[in-house]
Parts: sequence; structure tokens; C-alpha cells
Amino acid sequence: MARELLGAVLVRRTQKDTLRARIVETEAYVGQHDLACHAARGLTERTAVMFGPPGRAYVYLVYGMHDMLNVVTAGEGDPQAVLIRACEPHSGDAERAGGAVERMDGPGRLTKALLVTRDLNGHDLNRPPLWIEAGSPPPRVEVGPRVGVDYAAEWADAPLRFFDADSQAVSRSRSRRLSSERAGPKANLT
DNA sequence: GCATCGATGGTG
DNA sequence: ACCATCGATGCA
Repeated sequence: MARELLGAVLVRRTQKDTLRARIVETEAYVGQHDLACHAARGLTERTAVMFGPPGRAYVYLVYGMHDMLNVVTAGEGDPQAVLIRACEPHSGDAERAGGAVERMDGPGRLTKALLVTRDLNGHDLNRPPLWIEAGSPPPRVEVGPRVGVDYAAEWADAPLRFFDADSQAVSRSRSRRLSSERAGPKANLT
């Protein structure tokens, strides 16, 4: 599902207008046995939505300041979810806004731009004010370890992060890695 | 470009 | 006492 969601379009309707964002980066959290998944510690008030039916939004707060948006993906009692980490603002929105559209290249920036907060936790993503429409899949998808889950023991390195290899909006931890790769060897020891 | 740090609040 | 983060800062 994390892979499938790449290229799909997240739509957010507010009082003022309707914003569209193409999903370019996701992470899978694959259930109770996944030590990076919040549900690894069982059913709690926070994680309850993940244990419910698929197609709902799981929205929670990290670091005291950022709301994270996830899509619940598995069946009831099987707590799996996909974190939406980055989007590209729809080109039409940029035109209507006169060019100035907030960046969505990170899970926190994305929710801020789309005005997604915890009051949408549990929301059914098949209807307004927040839903997902089909799009076109990226031609090249890259896979890697998830961000910020070093504590998750053998799950820390699992290749569960998916991103559009050609998107400029993929979140920051990747550009750091790519740029250091591009830089090549630090010195030529002759 | 890269490393480091502080803000800030819910969770268990 | 942790954190599925971000922006600012300092240095190269």
C-alpha cells in the first residue's frame, strides 16, 4: 500500500478552497510485530484507530509540535498504517495562489500546509474534508530504511520507505544522503 | 554542505 | 524519559 499510494492525490477541502497534493514519499508500519510501529506496544487510546477498519486517517502528534498523517491499511485488529511523508503541491493550486504554496517536503510540513491536525484522527478518507484520489504512479520508485526509528532494533533498517526517485519534494533526509553520495570520495589518498 | 541544538506536548 | 520533526545557527 505504501508503494501504491505514491502518485495518488491527497485532497483537502477547507472553508476557503480545495488543495491537492501528489504523494511522493511514504513509509509502511506493518503491524504489532513491527517495533517501529506505535501499535507494537498494544492497543492504547492513541493507537486505537490503527486497530480499526482500513481507509481511516491516523493522525498523531510528534515532538510536541508536528501532526503526522497516516492511512490505516489493514483489517480490523491488524494495526498497519502508511505514513505520508511528502507531497508535491498540485500545479493548479500554485497558479490560483499566485505562486506561493507552502512546501510539503516532510511529514510535518505536509500536515501544516494541508491543515491536517488531530481532529481528523479517525476520519474516513473516502469523503470530505480529506480524501485520496487516483493518480499516476511515478516512473521510478526507490526504497530505503524508514526515518527516525533507530530505536526499533532489527526493524530499524527494514526497507519500508518508498519515494518517487524523480521528485524534488522528497523529504530532507534523502537529499542529505544523495548529496554526500554525489560529492564522491572526500580525498584521494595517493 | 554538514552537524548540532532547542522548541514543545502527548504518551505510557 | 522518550519521541515516525523542523528551523535556526555555526562553521566550512
